[in-house]
Amino acid sequence: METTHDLFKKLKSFSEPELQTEILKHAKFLKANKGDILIKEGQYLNFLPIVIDGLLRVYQQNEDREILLYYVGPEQTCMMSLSSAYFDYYSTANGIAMEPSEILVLPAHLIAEWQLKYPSWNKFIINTYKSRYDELLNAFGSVAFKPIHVRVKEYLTEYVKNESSNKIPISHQTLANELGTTRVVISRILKQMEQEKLVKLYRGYIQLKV
Amino acid sequence: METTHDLFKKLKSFSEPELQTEILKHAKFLKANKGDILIKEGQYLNFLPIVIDGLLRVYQQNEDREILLYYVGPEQTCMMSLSSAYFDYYSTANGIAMEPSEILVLPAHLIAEWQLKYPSWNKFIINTYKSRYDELLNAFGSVAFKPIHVRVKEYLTEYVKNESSNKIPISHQTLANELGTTRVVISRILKQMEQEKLVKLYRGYIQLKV
DNA sequence: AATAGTGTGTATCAAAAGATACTTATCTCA
DNA sequence: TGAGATAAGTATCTTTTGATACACACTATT
Repeated sequence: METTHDLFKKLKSFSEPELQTEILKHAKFLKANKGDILIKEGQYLNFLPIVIDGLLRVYQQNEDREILLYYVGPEQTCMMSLSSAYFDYYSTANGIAMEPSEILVLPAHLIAEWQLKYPSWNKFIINTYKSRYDELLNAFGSVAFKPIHVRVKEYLTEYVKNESSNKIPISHQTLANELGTTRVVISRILKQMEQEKLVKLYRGYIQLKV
Repeated sequence: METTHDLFKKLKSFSEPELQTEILKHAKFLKANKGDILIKEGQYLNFLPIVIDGLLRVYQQNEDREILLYYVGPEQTCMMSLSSAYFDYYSTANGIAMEPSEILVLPAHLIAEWQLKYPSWNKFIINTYKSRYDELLNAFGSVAFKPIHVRVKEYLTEYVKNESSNKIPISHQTLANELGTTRVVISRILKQMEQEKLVKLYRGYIQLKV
């Protein structure tokens, strides 16, 4: 179990001592295994999950295809849950644990209450809205304007930039899911990129050159 | 000029008297003509515009094409401005007045201050984030998954649903801009729909049947 | 009436993306 | 080691979307 000390070392956003006390008073802790589905489209949520450790993947689904909305990492919460919890509305996306994750769970009604009491909480909420919105806007612009081969390139370079390793451990199928297309399309594009010496392809990972 | 009375008849979201006093104290009023560009991509905004009367169109641009993000009508504010003003960040979209509009303009720094003081203001802000996010998510899903002819149909039926007239006064070119494609594509689809007896086409407007 | 601007119809061609099907390689684990 | 699952390569075909070009109709203005 987390001690107070450890927890707020990780959740740096919540600096106010009173807020910390409140969180400890009301929060439950949840451990999710890799692959656990935490949020389903259409589901009503009356809680807000804040990731302590691990990674959640939030995506939309449409019959056979799916597309990534965003990841939720440590110190972050999920837009879907926030909207859903705040407005008593159902979720419009799915959330799944990508890694074994540890999650702090708060009752929904506290979101609004704390917003008026704790500036750092308010900032956290607004920050979540803003950054998720920006991400989505970005993705939207890409989908609307950029051909897939460009989106593939951007995905890979973005990944490498964040991880500072040029090996991206992802299968063609998974990459297709991230970008909302099909495996064959991705394989074709990657092969083309390999011929242009932009990448090297291996089973299970892609090495970005340049 | 607006009197207090008239103004808050229109801006029903701001119910608290103290908030109303504050708004009147700090707000400036702006009249925009049809076609006036109010927000440009890349621009820093240190104010928050709230529409009293009229309509703003917020869109993204990419070289030759553009795509609609959302409209801002009376009692609403613009997500771009909100993000931009709140976080001292530049706008990532463009805003143009579609009609002669009257706009209330507030200094950016008040957004955060009032959020802690006035629950109705806080609700307004959060509501803006949520509804804009939902709209965008919706649009994103459409662009990612739905072929254009479906998006055209949905645009038209959505329009009719809101306006309760089955005549949609829009040119093919403008419709193309709304959906992020080109005029020829739209004309082609509409002609096809006409042959399927779904619409009747006229110069400058489209009549939706069914 | 002449003209310019806008709106629409449509043909042709090209490119992008997706569907399907089959093959081969690699991994995992009983 | 052998079966099943997963990953990847590729060929073929179709559909969707976009680009370009041109014709024609309507509108507004002079």
